[in-house]
Amino acid sequence: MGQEGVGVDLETSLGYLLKEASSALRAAMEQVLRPLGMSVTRYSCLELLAQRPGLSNSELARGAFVTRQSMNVLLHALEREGDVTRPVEAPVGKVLPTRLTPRGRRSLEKATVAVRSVEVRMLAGLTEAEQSGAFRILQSMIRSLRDGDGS
Amino acid sequence: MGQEGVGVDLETSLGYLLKEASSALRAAMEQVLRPLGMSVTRYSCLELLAQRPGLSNSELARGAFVTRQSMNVLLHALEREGDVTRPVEAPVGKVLPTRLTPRGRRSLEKATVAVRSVEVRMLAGLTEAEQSGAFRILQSMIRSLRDGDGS
DNA sequence: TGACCCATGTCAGGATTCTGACATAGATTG
DNA sequence: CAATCTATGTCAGAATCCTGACATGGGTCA
Repeated sequence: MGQEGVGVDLETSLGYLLKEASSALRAAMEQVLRPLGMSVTRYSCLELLAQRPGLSNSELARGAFVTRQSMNVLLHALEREGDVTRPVEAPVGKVLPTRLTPRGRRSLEKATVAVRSVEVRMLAGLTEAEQSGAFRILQSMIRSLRDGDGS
Repeated sequence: MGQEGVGVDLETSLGYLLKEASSALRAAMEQVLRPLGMSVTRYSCLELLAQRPGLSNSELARGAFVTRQSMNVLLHALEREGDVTRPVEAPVGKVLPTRLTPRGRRSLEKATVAVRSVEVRMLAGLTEAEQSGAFRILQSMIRSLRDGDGS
């Protein structure tokens, strides 16, 4: 294996470490979600809807970090399986507010405990102060990155 | 806009914040890399090779967080464009060590300054202590997540 | 009121990535 | 030494995602 211990600049890059952590988190989530027949994006969508009922397709897409098109096909699948409901026509404008069904709420509950366990494991070696510190630091990074993107 | 300020649990989730930061970082990198005709994965591959010459296809794939197959097609493109070289046959085993050409090194330099500026911007509002704190925290998260993955 | 601009939902096409599988090389273990 | 295990490179197919585009609804502002 190429595990030479040569000190490398990538190992000191916070950006690389951020991607590494995010990748590890996603892998861990996929692992615990797979036995439940659920993907990360599907879980994210359900969780979003549980906390903010009536979200639109576009809002769900932004919240789950996918495109509107991808979220659209997912919503159709969720609707077909009876996890969510959408009005046949928009009550106002073109926005179709989506809501969880009792069935969707149940499948979400099982997934939530699985994901919660992953998050607990991730925060295992961290003190309370470190967790709130990480919180502020990540928020600062996000704000700084979004500032200069010409939006 | 659905920007209701309703306090939501997702906003308090470190996992969600992690994904948000990683997504913002990737978007910022794509934005500064696009004018140079370079993608994030391509930059990652070149940067990896600059710091660890002779890396194999599989090692590059792991380092850039893609599959071996994706890295393989990227390497073929990089070789065709003259940014990297690979021996026609493996000197030992099946591993084909990859190396940067002078041309590849030049295109990497331009990309590096662009990416460096993004990282600087990301760390703008953070003190030195906060940066090293983030470093330790992220490493702890990665370690904790990798521990219980049945590898 | 009408023109303009932004956001939404949706469609089609293409590009990218992943999943699954195979044969082979090297290390490991008995 | 032989068998097993792990890792590599590669192939083919499928699934996923994105880019580009369109028509429509709503808000803004003259």
